Amino acid sequence: MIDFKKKTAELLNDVIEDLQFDEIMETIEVPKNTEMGDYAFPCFKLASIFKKSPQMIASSLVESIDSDKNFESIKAVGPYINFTIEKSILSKLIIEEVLDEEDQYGSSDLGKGKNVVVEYSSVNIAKPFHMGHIRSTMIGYSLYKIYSFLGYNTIGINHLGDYGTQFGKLIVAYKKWGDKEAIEANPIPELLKIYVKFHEEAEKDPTLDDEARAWFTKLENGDEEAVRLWTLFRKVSLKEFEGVYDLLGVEFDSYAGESFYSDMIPGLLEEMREKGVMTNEEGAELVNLEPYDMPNALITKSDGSSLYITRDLTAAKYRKEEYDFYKNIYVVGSQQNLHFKQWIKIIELMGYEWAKDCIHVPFGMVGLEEGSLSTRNGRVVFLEDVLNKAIETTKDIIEEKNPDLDNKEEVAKQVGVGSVVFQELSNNRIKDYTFSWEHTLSFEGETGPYVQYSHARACSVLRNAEVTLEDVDYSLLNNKASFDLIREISKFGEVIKRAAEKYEPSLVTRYITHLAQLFNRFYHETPILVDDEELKKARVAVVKAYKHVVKNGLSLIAIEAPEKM
RNA sequence: GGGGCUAUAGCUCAGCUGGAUAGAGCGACAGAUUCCUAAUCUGUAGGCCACAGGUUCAAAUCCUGUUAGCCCUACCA
Repeated sequence: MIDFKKKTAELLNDVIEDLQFDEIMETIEVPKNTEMGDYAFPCFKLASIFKKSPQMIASSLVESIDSDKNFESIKAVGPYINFTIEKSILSKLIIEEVLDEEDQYGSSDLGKGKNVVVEYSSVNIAKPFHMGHIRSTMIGYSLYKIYSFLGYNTIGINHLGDYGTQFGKLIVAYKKWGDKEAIEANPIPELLKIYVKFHEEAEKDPTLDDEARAWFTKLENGDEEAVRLWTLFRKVSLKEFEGVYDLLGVEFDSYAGESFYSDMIPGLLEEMREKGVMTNEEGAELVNLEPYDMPNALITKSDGSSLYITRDLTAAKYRKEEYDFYKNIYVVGSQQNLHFKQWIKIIELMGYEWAKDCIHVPFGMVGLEEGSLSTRNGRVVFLEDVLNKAIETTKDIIEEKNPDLDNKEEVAKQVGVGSVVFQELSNNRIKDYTFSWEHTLSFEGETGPYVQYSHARACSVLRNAEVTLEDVDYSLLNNKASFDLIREISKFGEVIKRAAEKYEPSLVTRYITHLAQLFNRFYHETPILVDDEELKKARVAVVKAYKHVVKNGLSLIAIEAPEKM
């Protein structure tokens, strides 16, 4: 594939003596409006060197640039020099590349031989899977897919919240008010019920909190009863979560949660004491982070038990040893920014250079119109309910618009779940958002179904096409709609790399949304299955290329692409 | 008190390392279906880019301050 930007820079380099090639490459930009061309060179910087107006520089430079077969036109427009690539050359290159690579188009071997750990979802056991949990789950899983597509060996970890004082609370609550049969029949709601009751009672009787802490300490020390109950809670919870993960199509390579690192904590503490990074204060141990403008980090409580941060430190060290990661990514809410800054600094203080490879990828909060999501106050929207409702709504629409469709159930699931996931991955992850049923169940405009529908339409055209794509004459593609689409297709690979660099799946979501808009425009104003065989071939080739790209894009944000809907 | 994030159209949001008239979708209004799926497309209206300074040939974008909202700030996670 020809690098047209480089070609542009070479042409400019021949006529500009005062700038280095690299400087020219950096200055070249892509015009906002595609009608202006494919690349533009602003002449402002040269103005101070030549002591002439940028407009004059642009027009005089253009005259001395040699014409080149790759460019349709090179024009001075005000202070810019605009380069427009020869359309038939670009069309042929792009489309043939897509048709050749198909589901690998846009992929890369950038990450060959490098391991990337991605921690995502990380739900708390014994608590319901609510709407807020979709964020880490989908952002993380999408990053997992994006990094894999770029050739990295990726390891997805569900760092289950299966340890800590909350389990002491649950044990106390269970022993006081629990009902084994009810919990086995209906685990999460029952566990939640007694957990909520615990908090109500603890308000009146604070000694319950002490009791809970004591039970967690017993759990950490391997007390038989504590371990038996904890195992039960974990088992029944996991079983229920699996249903949601199945629905979302999300997978993990490891379910090593917080408890997994329990045995390794003493070793870590010993190491920290030896390295002298901790100080002892009234029985509790902490790391002084004041020199780094952070609050001190408490590592062990005065009763000797561990905290969240202790387990994250242990897990990071374990992952380095086990996976020798190139990057160790944590998809966790922005409330924990300080927590991550603290422990990554501690890793650094312990002398591990790989501290810099530990990356916290934060995201904003999900709220409800009535206020913030709160399990204890009953302000909860269960994720499974949202998914099921979206599937139901999709079924209704199918019955209305396409009642003869085969496997309606499967398609309804793909489209319904896809719409929820798509919405989740649409905005910059750092933004907070308010959940709304109306917004989630709307399937028009910039939505998952919109993009999926464009894919289904492309598939439909291809089914009816009856052509073989040999010796396609790409110069026949001369309308703006087709060229805008082809040009956008060519950007796919860069978008994925950028999404990986920025840890931002929404870049992929927005890209395919825009691509679908361009396809729909093209589809509408360009008859594809025309009598002229040559013209038909060229246009079908565009449709086929689009189909592959949009499908690859959807796959990277973990959304299915049904062929009919 | 200290720190972090956010602020762009009535609503939900894009706007890349500063560059050519600030873009989408929803909602509103006006249109398009003898033709490949109307979950679609076309058009119109709608903006002191929170506010005030600064840097620059050039600022929604960078810097400083102010305001508002959310989050964090040692024995929860």
